[in-house]
Amino acid sequence: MQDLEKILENNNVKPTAMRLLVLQFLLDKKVAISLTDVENYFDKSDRTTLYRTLQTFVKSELAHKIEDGTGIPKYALCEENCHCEIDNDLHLHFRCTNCNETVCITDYKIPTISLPKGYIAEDVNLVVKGICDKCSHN
Amino acid sequence: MQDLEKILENNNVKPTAMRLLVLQFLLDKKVAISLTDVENYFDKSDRTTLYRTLQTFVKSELAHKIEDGTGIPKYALCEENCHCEIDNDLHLHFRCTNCNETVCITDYKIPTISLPKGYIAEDVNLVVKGICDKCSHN
DNA sequence: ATGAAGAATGCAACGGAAGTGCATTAATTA
DNA sequence: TAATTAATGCACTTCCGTTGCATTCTTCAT
Repeated sequence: MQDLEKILENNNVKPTAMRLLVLQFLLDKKVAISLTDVENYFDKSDRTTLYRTLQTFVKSELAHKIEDGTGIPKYALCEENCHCEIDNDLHLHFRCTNCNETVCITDYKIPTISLPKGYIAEDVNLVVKGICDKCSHN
Repeated sequence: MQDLEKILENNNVKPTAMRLLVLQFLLDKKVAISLTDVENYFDKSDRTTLYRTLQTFVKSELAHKIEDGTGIPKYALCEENCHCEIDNDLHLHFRCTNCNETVCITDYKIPTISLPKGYIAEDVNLVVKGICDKCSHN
């Protein structure tokens, strides 16, 4: 549990109460989380604080922001030693159209993308939509 | 110019004035277009009509809808004989962080994605962010 | 040709979510 | 302990997508 504090401090984020709670929440939930998800979970807290907490996590490379095609940004904790670098850390995201959850498929890295001349890639975002493991078994 | 009517009719869309104009606009613009883009261009027309026009185009497989990571849906005309099918028609999209334009890179198809057991892919969305051809030359 | 049915359009309003400014509170440090 | 900085909470704005409903236009059968 004090691990949480260390995680934050390792990323130069001051461990406030709210940040610890949000971090815990992200750790528990195995899926990518929207601001609204967090807001609903922490009933008493202010949306703006949560909003900025997530921003802080992303900026300090503790979490990454996911655009899963819904238009609603989702957040998930980075893997160990992740710097969200192209060619190294980019994995794909899977959004289930049944349960509507988005998960990181970290075991499957994104293949190298070839681009026409003149195009410079800085970030790659790959979202697969379909039926997830859980839902395909029911 | 009457070609436009044929395009619509081939896709079972009645060629109304507004639809012809929007189709023309999509043809002219080489980049993916948001609802707001269309709205700004056709100053006199109603947002809802344009909204529904785009929906109609997507439903009739005349255009495809693009989530480019901005959260704002974009639209672009499909290629000839496109049915937006996985494995056949899916191409990648490139969003330039400089000019903020999103283009279809139709020449580069999306490589086959391998997924963990139990996951069923229905749609794949690949967005590369970076500097586009135009902007990298300046 | 005319009236009825259906499709397209236009207007107004709603709702969700991101984002910002500013005052307040908490924490840090000199 | 005072002063500076960071974090939080509240109110408000803005932006878009979306929907409901009334109105106009089109089509088609009588």
